[in-house]
Amino acid sequence: MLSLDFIRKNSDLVRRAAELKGEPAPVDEILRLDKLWRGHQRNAETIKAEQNELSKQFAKTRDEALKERLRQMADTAKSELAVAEAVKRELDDLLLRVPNVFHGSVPIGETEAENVVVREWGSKPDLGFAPRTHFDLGEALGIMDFERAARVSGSRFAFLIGEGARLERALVQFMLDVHTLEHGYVEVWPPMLVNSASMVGTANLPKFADAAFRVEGRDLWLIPTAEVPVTNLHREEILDADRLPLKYVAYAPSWRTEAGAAGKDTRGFIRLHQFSKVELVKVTSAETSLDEFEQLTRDAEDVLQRLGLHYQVMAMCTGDMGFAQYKKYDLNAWAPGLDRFLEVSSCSTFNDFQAMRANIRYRPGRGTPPKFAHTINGSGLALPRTIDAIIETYQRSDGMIRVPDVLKPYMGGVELIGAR
RNA sequence: GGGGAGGUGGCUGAGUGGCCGAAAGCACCCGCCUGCUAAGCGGGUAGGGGGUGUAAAGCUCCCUCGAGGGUUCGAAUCCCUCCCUUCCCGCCA
Repeated sequence: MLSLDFIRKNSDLVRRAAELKGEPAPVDEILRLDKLWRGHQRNAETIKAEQNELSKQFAKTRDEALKERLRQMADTAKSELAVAEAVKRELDDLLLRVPNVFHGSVPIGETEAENVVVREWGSKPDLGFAPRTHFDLGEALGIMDFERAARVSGSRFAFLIGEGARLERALVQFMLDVHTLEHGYVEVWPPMLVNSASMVGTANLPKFADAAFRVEGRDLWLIPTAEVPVTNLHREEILDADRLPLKYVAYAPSWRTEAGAAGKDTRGFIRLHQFSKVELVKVTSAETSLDEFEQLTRDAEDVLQRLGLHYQVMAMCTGDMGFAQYKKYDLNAWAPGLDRFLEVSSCSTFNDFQAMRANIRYRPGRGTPPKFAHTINGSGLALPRTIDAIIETYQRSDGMIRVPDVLKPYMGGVELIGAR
């Protein structure tokens, strides 16, 4: 969230940022409630101060008339405070609904058409034959099964079977190894159900309740991404500055309702209610967050390069970047069979927007007051679409799939999927 | 699931109605002292918010001892509810 103080001092900036993001921002209502709250707060405090003073007197004098007066003061203070608190609750709720501002380098635009490709790696492979889609190949090879998944669970679920399941496990292992052994991230195995406070911390609540699955009768949500538990790992903490940046990598399934995605990507292993993801999360100081964000993006790209997948890095424009993000890149991998790019990673930096919600702070130096940390995350990478890109890029004209070199050590001797 | 114990500052931990936002120790910071190190001596160090400062500093007030409610002129301290931790028993991958 943005601090009340920041909104007071930069109301025009906040209004303008929200407009460019295409998000509503109740700035005027916030400023109105702020005045109201402070008025009542002040009244309550003034009475309280006097009451505290007189109460000390009473302890000595035991004067009955004073006692009666104190009783009345306590009542007045209490009711005044109750009003202040009610207004403050309303105010806090609105604050959670104000979108983040964005960095000066973010392209201004309304739709994805105005996103900007900042770099590309590799090129579209020429397979020498008409490439088939991953679902066509996957079903033919018996490594993907959507029909049975629909019977077992419903639409937007999938089975991976045999070498398909093995490929997924190999990718997870490979990615975790790259990030822990070579990029310096600490591996985390997080809870996959989280409470509402954590969902608020990462800004998945209150605005995006529809996007997540909730456990009936409990204050628990299936994580829409490992970002939620891992970013909240240090909620309500004050961290030592010399421990920063914290770098975590977590493998976890992600669950999403895909509300509002009706009709989109209904075919194939692309948009599912459950999918695996290896997630990168950093907690940094304010000074280093932009550099750390760029590096995290490079760390995710490294995985694509090692897999030999053609991809582009897309800077999201204001209208497409989202409520909480301060700056965001998507990594899109080329899928020859689908003849389009697939979003396999989304890397974002949030400034202190999430840290304020989750109350994650650090102390810049001895004896200095704590500051809110900056949080960053990105997929490194999301599994299904990476699998799609691999299958479609490494397919042979006979319908079998070569295993990328870097995955061979993880595939238990399988070098060609479908050969067995 | 049943029963016991407990949740206090960066950490350990004392505190059962006002003298307590809180003893003591550890850690850390500043200064003194010793030719260096260690030791020693003195001082400092919770968070949030309101008001006043252009801002920082400062000053001042309010709130916070797991969370919420209650009793009381006054609550870390008494009462109720909830959450969490831990131990014993039961169950279980």
